[in-house]
Amino acid sequence: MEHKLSDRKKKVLRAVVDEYISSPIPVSSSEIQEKYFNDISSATIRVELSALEEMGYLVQPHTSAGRVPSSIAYKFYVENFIGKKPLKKKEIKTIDNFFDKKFTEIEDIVKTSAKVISEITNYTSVIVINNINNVLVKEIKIVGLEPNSALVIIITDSGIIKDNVISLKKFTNPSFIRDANVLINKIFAGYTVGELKTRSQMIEIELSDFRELLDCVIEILKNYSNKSAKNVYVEGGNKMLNYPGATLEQAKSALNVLEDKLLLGNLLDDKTDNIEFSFRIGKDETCGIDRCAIMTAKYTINGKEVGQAGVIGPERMDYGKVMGVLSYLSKSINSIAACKLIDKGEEASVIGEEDDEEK
Amino acid sequence: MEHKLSDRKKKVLRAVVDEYISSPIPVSSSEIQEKYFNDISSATIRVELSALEEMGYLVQPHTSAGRVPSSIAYKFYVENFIGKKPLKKKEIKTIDNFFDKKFTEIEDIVKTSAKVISEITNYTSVIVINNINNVLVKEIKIVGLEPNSALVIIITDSGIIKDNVISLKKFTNPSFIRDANVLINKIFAGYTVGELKTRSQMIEIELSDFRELLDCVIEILKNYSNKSAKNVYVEGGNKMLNYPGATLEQAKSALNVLEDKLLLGNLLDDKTDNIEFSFRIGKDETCGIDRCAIMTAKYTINGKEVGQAGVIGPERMDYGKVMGVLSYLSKSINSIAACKLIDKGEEASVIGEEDDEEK
DNA sequence: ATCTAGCAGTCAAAATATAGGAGTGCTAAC
DNA sequence: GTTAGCACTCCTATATTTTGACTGCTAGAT
Repeated sequence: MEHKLSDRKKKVLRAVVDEYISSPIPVSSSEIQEKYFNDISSATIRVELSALEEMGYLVQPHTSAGRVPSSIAYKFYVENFIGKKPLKKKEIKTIDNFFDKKFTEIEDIVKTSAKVISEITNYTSVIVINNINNVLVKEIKIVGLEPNSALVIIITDSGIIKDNVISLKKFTNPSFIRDANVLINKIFAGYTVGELKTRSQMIEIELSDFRELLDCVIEILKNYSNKSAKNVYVEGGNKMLNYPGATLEQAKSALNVLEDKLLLGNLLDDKTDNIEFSFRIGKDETCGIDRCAIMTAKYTINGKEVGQAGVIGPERMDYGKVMGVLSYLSKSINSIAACKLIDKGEEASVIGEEDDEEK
Repeated sequence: MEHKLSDRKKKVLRAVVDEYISSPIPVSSSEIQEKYFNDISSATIRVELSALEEMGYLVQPHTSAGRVPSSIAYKFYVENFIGKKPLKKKEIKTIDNFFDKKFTEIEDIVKTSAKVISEITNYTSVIVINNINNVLVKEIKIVGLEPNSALVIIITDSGIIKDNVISLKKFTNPSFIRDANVLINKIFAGYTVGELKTRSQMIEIELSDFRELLDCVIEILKNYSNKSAKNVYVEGGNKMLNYPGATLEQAKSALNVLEDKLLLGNLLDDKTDNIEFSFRIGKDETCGIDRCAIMTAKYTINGKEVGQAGVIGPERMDYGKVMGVLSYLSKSINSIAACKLIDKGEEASVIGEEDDEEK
């Protein structure tokens, strides 16, 4: 597959993909000739098309039909022709509106982001949070509720975790709670979640009074750092139904994949480091959904990689726009994190900047 | 439409619906004759079918086809022939498994319930929480977080509300928080949410220091008692795709209705008091989804009506099973509420008991 | 060499035709 | 009131034809 494409072949290939993306019917030689070339005839283009088909970039649904791009063609197309498309004013406004509120939890930001992505692109969005291990625990608060239960609030440098009600055998009276707060913070505050998981083994204090509570907190921290279904957010799954040409059967199976959060998480989790955008397509080993493309971007908050956001759409999606949205959002998230979540003046890290390439 | 149906007509009607539910193809006179009657001939049944069609209970897709039940027929069928079908052992076990954990929030219970209903019935489930007004506020805790923000935890007699981070201009130092807790509880504890909404107007204390905080808490309470999208939970929306005979177009529009939480909430909210199960069907003014039936039940915790749970399925759904599940769940919820949420020994109220009627 | 006009050949999709059969409604007899 | 019997309707499935959009090829032009 390591053919070098001539410039004209590239132009023809791009034309086919562009055409097919703008309307999903097989593209004919004459159509390309009319819209993209005025120096050569359709017959010549037919020769090129033939060659491109030979090389595996194009497919013919049947002998007397036009050409349709293969997965390889989409891949080539994205890698060679597509850059971030700048967002429209209106879209930027929409995004900014979504983020114009206070966020206290990472979860909140992530959910909102997923919504925004789906809204703007009109595709399904998926976000995975990972690497909770690097999150710094600033403070832990224990609040007594009922006589035997307490709420554990963990304040980190990237948000607040407040979803943990624990129940203890010990009676949670005010003085117990007070002491517990002091103790717990002495032990936990100032470390990252990752450190605490190992640190927890070392804690062998014979303060058996607090042992139970301690175990609960450690358990909570462990839970949060595990990769699990909890850390995958999907939005706009129904948008999958809009792909033209999809049958009900396909739609159903696609939606089922979306239900399986764990699998989805793995789909997004790209092994190849240091790329801004990752891109999978079709029914190869990595992408579970037929005739779909996944485009993902890595997200960082305060320079820490916190997860990936991705869009699942039909192969013939508006790649430029998707890239644009993912990129813009990455900036938004950083600035929110910088201003509203945390009171540090640190420069927020933004994923690599690239120029738009639009003809 | 106020015809009185003869016993034989009833039997025929029931036969048609039963047949059509078990497999959705128009039912013919001979089919009924073979399976349900051995005393009369198909010709006689044809006469009855004709009459039932005349009365609006049956519809003929075309001249030379069998009969299909109309919405009216389903209504009659449910109201006259169907009672709770007892659940299978396995199903009961599934339900009990779902509920075999600790719940601290109503929201948790509701989400789990929605999951269970959808799982067991294989239809879409919707639950609406209402009447938060009657909930008793037992205690309110303010926890300082960052210098200018605090978490408001409201402990009620039906669970804990802990999703409110507020931000204040005032610096939230420990002594402020301490005083605030005392004051807030003096004002709020022991009242129901409904009372507090009116009561809030009366509070005119010149403790301007706490005024801001007070307003926040009142705002939170108001928010929670408003009927809003937040209080509608949908589970298993994709199950709608399984209805045989649905087109992709229909599926899409159905899923769109499910997205509109507010509309859904209104759909479930039945005005007619004092009925155990409510039932809507078809595309009349109340039910937004074509060819679908909605069956709902009212739920109570500690004798207070807390909301409705419902199932949205095709007209030809297994009504008996749905009733059975809704009814069993109502009991489960009560016992959970009684044992785990609250430490009262009060007898949990259960919605009316009715005998199964199964031939 | 490279391009291109023109034409024969292909094949899906749309349109049309035909046959088959399930089911009803009616009638006349029981 | 029932029912057997038959004519009639009209959906469904299948086969057949027509159409037209493309391509691939070839032979001549550039």
